[in-house]
Amino acid sequence: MLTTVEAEQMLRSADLRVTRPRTAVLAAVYEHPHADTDSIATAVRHDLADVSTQAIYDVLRALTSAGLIRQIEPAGSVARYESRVADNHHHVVCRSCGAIADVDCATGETPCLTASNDHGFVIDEAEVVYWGHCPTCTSNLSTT
Amino acid sequence: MLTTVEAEQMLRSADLRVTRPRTAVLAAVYEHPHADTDSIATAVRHDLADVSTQAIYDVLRALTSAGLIRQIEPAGSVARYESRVADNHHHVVCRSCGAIADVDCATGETPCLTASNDHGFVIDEAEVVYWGHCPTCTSNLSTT
DNA sequence: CTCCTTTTCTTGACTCATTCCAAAAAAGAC
DNA sequence: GTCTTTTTTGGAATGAGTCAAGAAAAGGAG
Repeated sequence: MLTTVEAEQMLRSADLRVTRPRTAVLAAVYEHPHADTDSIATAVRHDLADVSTQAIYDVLRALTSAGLIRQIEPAGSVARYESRVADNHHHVVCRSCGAIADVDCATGETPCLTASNDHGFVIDEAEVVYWGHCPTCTSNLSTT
Repeated sequence: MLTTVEAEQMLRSADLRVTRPRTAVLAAVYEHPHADTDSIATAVRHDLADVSTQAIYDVLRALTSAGLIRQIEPAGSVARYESRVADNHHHVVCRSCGAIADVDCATGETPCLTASNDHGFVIDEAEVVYWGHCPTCTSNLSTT
């Protein structure tokens, strides 16, 4: 949870104007981790009716580029947003239902940032996605 | 490169019917690693005019589910295909131009397949994407 | 080689996340 | 309170990818 006051402080410290759509979107992302744009829009409109879809998109982009939230985009999924930004963590994605869970980095702070051959690329981030099946889908598969 | 005969053998051994669109698509993926659907369509039509876009999509999906090619989908990019399927390798993606290069797995065969806390998920693959800037974009940035 | 069944390819319409644009509204500064 | 800048709105557009039905071609049996 995130209070309105906290959300406003975060926006101000990121040099973003404080608007109701922004505080609402920020709070929604904190309450619904890994939610897609549509779910966020629904959650936002629960508190604050009449927010345009475009505003949601704009705000999500503004918050993302300000570093207040993070966008993730597993293959085959639409864009999703989460509030954990400071730490270096990864995700497990269920191949069957698309559920996403957080996974803390096993080997420390910035771990896998070492490619065997970087082809001259200057690498600044290593993103890890674990693919598998969530507990629910695993049991559904075995009982079928 | 991949000869027509080799492509046909691969299709047969995967229990797929041999058709000209399929051999052409398979060859195109071998010739253009990390190409998107549109580039593959262009390449295919270079050899074999009049292949519908739909056929390209269908064939790519058939080849992917047969395990002959692999689909990758870095965030912000459309689906791309590559021919390296047997080995466990990863990718570096340029944040600026979207270029993709292969990176062999640093720590062996199936390395990072160990999440610190799997939340009960049954994990079968760990996908790693390194983000950074390719040599060309790095030098462009520094000279600007 | 010819016929039949099954799979694949074509054509065209359609979905849906996301983006673009110009005008109206709200924030923050003075 | 007024002004300037930034946001939000509303509507239309883009574009990758999908769906559906009929036509065509591949593989196998006789």
